[in-house]
Amino acid sequence: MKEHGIVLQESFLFSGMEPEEIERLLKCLGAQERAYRKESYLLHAGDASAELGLLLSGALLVIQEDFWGNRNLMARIAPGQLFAESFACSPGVPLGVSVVALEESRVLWLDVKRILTTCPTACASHSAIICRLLMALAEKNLRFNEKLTHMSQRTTRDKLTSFLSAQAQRNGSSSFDIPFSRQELADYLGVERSAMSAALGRLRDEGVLMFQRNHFVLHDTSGM
Amino acid sequence: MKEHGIVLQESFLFSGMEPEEIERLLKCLGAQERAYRKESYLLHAGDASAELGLLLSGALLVIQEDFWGNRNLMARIAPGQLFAESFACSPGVPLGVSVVALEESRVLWLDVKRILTTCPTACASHSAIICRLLMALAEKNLRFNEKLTHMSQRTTRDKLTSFLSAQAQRNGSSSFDIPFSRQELADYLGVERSAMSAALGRLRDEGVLMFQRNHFVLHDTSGM
DNA sequence: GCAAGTCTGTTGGATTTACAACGGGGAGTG
DNA sequence: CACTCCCCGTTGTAAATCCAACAGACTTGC
Repeated sequence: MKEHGIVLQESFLFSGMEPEEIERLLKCLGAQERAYRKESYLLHAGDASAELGLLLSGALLVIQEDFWGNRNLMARIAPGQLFAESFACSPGVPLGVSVVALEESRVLWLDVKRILTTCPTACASHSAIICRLLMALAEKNLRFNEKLTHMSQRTTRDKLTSFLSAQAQRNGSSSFDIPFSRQELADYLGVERSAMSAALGRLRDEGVLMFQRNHFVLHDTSGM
Repeated sequence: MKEHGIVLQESFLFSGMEPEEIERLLKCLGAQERAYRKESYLLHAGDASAELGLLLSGALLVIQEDFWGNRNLMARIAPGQLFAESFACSPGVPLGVSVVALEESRVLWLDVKRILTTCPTACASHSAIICRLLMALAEKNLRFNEKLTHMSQRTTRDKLTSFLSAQAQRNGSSSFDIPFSRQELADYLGVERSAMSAALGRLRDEGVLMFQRNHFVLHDTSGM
């Protein structure tokens, strides 16, 4: 319980806090540090966990196994990131995913109940943690919601226009850069790269938009 | 500020609280009640709102408009339900959706900052609200995550097995009922109803599962 | 019993996508 | 310049999806 200072200071949950403050908070929250060997399971699907994890070192995989045993990679966790937070904050809901150590890893476990039952007056930064946790959940929510919006579109073409439209709104301009390569964008939208490229070409030919590599310009076609 | 007692008592955020307790909390939180005419906008996309809404009466639509003006229905809000909570809890993020009154409606607005900065000792139920808000976000997160898992599958067949597998795990049995009609399930998975029906028939013919209307039985094919 | 309506499974043709493979254009290297 | 590597666009074929239409099973109301 000594050397995780840098990771925690850079993590979203504790960012901007002094090391002593963090140390005091961890005691107040009853945080537990545990080490895991490579390949070992941290959480099994079906368990009920009221603790959320913060990875201190190593790397984790969040995976999902269906009824027939097919594995599905959900996320890769890097140091400083949270995992299993949605399940920990939903009392009684059993885990729908498993978490495995990709390398030898150290994890800080935080009990959600102890986070939420504030030591009334003592901790000023305790309520900051609650606020951060809320923000983390809300932002994840927004990201999921946005992705769902695009993926709900039936055709590749509509998924593209939905995504590009959102990017334009985010940048406040019809001219903008996207943060994905073609392959990454295809994976994000759940379509095939070459088919997506073809759909992009068709949109360009029809005058709906222009693009060069990662720079896009949307054309207003409302008055036409 | 008198007659919303029943709606609030049955809402997730305030459930199980006494009317007097709720009344006191609303004052403590600086809750504002406002009325809206049919068709009027409660929130516009692009605004930055730090308040979340709780519908007291009427009905609302959460919609999304893309760059070319195409409307997309995101959700329909019934009395007692929250809306715009993810945006309110993500400071600085502008709204990606608009909210319109489908009927004449009354809304209770709650400032997230005042929810999070607990009046230190006074309110015991104040921290209960924080806890509920966290749970609401976490559960929505789980629902989104589950839907994304299914929708990320490329083919209709894989979307179906992903969904049915999750239902079986939830019920703890390979024999279970689903809460959707065929059309609703198709909409949920983002596919076409008849194509989905055909895929279901094929899965049955191949011995992967059995079904009658809304009752399904999955077959273990691992040892075959 | 009969009629109307709803839900579901099935089928055929038009459309779209997935998949594999290829070629061109940059960036970087020697 | 030659060479390699990586990213992107294009193309052709096989496969899957969408769409419309229809038929059977079931429910509901008269």
